[in-house]
Amino acid sequence: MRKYRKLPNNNLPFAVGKNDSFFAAVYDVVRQIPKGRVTSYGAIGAALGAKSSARMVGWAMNNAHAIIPKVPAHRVVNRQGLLTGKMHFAHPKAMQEALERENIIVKEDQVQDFQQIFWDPIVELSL
DNA sequence: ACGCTGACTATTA
DNA sequence: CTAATAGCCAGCG
Repeated sequence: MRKYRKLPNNNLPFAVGKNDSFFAAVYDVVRQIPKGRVTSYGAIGAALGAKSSARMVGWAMNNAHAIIPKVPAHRVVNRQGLLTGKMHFAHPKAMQEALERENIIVKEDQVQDFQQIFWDPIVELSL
């Protein structure tokens, strides 16, 4: 964690390799999520070529608060559209409120019309 | 080096 | 619906 507390190259393009650029790549994708849209950890992992490493994506989000350009982590939910990471925000309600400010309806931690607003980085970024 | 943990996901019961 | 299992892999004590 501390190792990545301050990424030397958080605006690095897609350089998923040996160094910590995996995180940078994750943040890069997340920052490209349009307002009013959401994506999943697995989708991001898949876009980075590590589709089985959704946990790493979630782990990367844990560091997101320390990243320079703000990372809209609230637009990243799990595969079912559930706000599983809301407790990691300043306040448990912060995530839902942030989403609702973007016209995303959230009910009982579940993003409504999830399929419609789902933003697939593989498709949208033509990966 | 080892075992545990986790903002995940898929499958099975 | 819940629970258990099994992959997953970087960090940490």
